[in-house]
Amino acid sequence: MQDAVLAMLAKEPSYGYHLRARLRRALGPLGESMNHGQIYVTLARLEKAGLVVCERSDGLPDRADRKVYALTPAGQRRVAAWLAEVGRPKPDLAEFHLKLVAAAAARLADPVELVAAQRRELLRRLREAQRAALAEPESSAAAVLLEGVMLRLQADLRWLAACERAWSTGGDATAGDEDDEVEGG
Amino acid sequence: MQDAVLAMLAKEPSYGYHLRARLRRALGPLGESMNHGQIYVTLARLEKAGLVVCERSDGLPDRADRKVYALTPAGQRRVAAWLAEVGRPKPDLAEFHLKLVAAAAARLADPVELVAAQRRELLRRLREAQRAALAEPESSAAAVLLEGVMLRLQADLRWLAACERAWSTGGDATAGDEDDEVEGG
DNA sequence: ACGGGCATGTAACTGGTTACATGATTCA
DNA sequence: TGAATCATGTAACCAGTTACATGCCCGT
Repeated sequence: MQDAVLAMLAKEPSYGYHLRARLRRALGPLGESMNHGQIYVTLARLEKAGLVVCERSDGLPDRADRKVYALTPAGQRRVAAWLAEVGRPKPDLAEFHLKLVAAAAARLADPVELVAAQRRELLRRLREAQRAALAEPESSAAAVLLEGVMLRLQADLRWLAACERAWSTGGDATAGDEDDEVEGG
Repeated sequence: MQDAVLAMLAKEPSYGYHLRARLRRALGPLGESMNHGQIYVTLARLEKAGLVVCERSDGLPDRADRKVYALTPAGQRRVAAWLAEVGRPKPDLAEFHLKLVAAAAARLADPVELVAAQRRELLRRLREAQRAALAEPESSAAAVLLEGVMLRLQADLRWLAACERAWSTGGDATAGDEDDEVEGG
């Protein structure tokens, strides 16, 4: 979030509402969930950290009380560093995976049923993304992002098939979760 | 995290160190990054929330000072709810996508170069995951998880190709990020 | 007069991260 | 004796979320 705001400010000094709007547009339908207050919290924290400064609506006193922020040299350095670093996407698979492990271990739920429910959800989302992609202009930023979302969903669906294979055959995949080594202390 | 710990406890009452070990094993190589103190923070918070209770190492007074936790009825309900709900994986693509948008808008970096760097990283990770998968027992939980990681990485690589197509041709994808509508206020 | 979009914030909460800090057991 | 592993925690911090709260301007 903070990096994203800083990067938006790298284009030009701007104010909170505008930054939020730009972010939302850049994210397309995925930006819906953004909270409106967040941007101001973020800007305040960035200012406290010395990465941005606020220069009150200079040059345009007619449309008052919009606080224009600009990057400090430190902020510019931070943006450059952010762009240079290659991000490590943390796998969200882990959550569903842990559900399977836990459900199998505690015999609380049928893994196959969990997989089926997850598949229904992924398919639902896939349709949703496809529909959303049609509403976006061809090869706009948002459309490209949605294509990524769809590719991921398809990958997850393939993974679900692998999960089903591994978990339906008598719980093969529980091997390695057992306490053989730890129990004794 | 909290849900994962609760779900582990659904199998049987246990203590922090053991829970942490089980989680790490369930996650395989992805569990490396888990902080050691985290589990205790989590357990304390769960206890404060009334989802678990601590029963001091009953039955085994020889091996002392291990605090055994068990689910409360409320905790059991929470686990059931967690298993029943279908999780919404938030797309991590957004971060890289925002980098592209910002880099193009501010002309700070070449989008094509960003894509190339990201591709190198994804390929590196893919090799890493393949190597790690070989070290895991066939169709163990960790191996299945790693397969999911690999499928995602491959999907992301395909997405990068789409990004390249969209961003290399004179910045087609910047359409929709411009301020046509907002500027006037 | 009122509703909706523009524009800004704050307080409280939640949850993960980091770093610090301790002590018992076991084996060489 | 000293190192490794087992085992537990705490304080401080950081960042995102929620809900609350305000006020201007514009068109009907």
